[in-house]
Amino acid sequence: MNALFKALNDPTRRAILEMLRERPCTAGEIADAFQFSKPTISHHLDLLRQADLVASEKQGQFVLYTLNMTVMDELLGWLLQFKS
Amino acid sequence: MNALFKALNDPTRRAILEMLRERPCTAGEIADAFQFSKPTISHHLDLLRQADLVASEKQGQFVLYTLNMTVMDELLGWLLQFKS
DNA sequence: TAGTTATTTAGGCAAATGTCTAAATACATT
DNA sequence: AATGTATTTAGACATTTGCCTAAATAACTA
Repeated sequence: MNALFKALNDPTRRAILEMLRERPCTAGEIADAFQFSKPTISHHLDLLRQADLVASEKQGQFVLYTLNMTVMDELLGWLLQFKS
Repeated sequence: MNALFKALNDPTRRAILEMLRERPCTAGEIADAFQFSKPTISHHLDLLRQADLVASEKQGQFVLYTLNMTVMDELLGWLLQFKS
């Protein structure tokens, strides 16, 4: 839960999630979509992976990142606890 | 949205929200429920107020804090965007 | 008006965060 | 094997965060 909220607490990381909502993307594609350096984006992707919000898969020389929504269900459950 | 995620990115602040889910509490009651100093809790309450997650109302010499769920709906909406 | 209780503000400090550049690693191509 | 492309790791640096103590403010009570 901690890693999840930590990962979500950054506009760039949230934008990455929204980008991956459309389709899986390589690290390079993601980096190109932002004005930060590749290492910076790589670090953001690492935090998203730690929170289990994304999964990464090596495909040749590329690394493909995909959204993993299962952990968001946990957040959804936490949220709904307040709606009763 | 930034202030919201920032406010939620702390276990103490999330615990305060869960506490207020039961009933409104004064600043002192909230501070007593944790092992941190009163100024520290006051600061956490300030961040929760900035995110519009709680509202505060002066009642005599006490300050009563109440949960404000409307902003969580925004988060819920953001979350559900991924579920489709 | 003093004194007591409740809460916030101010200021300081160590740790965490987000960024960068430079270097390392991994794979592909020639 | 050497070079090029994709990505991550390492290390540095400024800013932000979360905590503290001390002091300030606000509101009761005697």
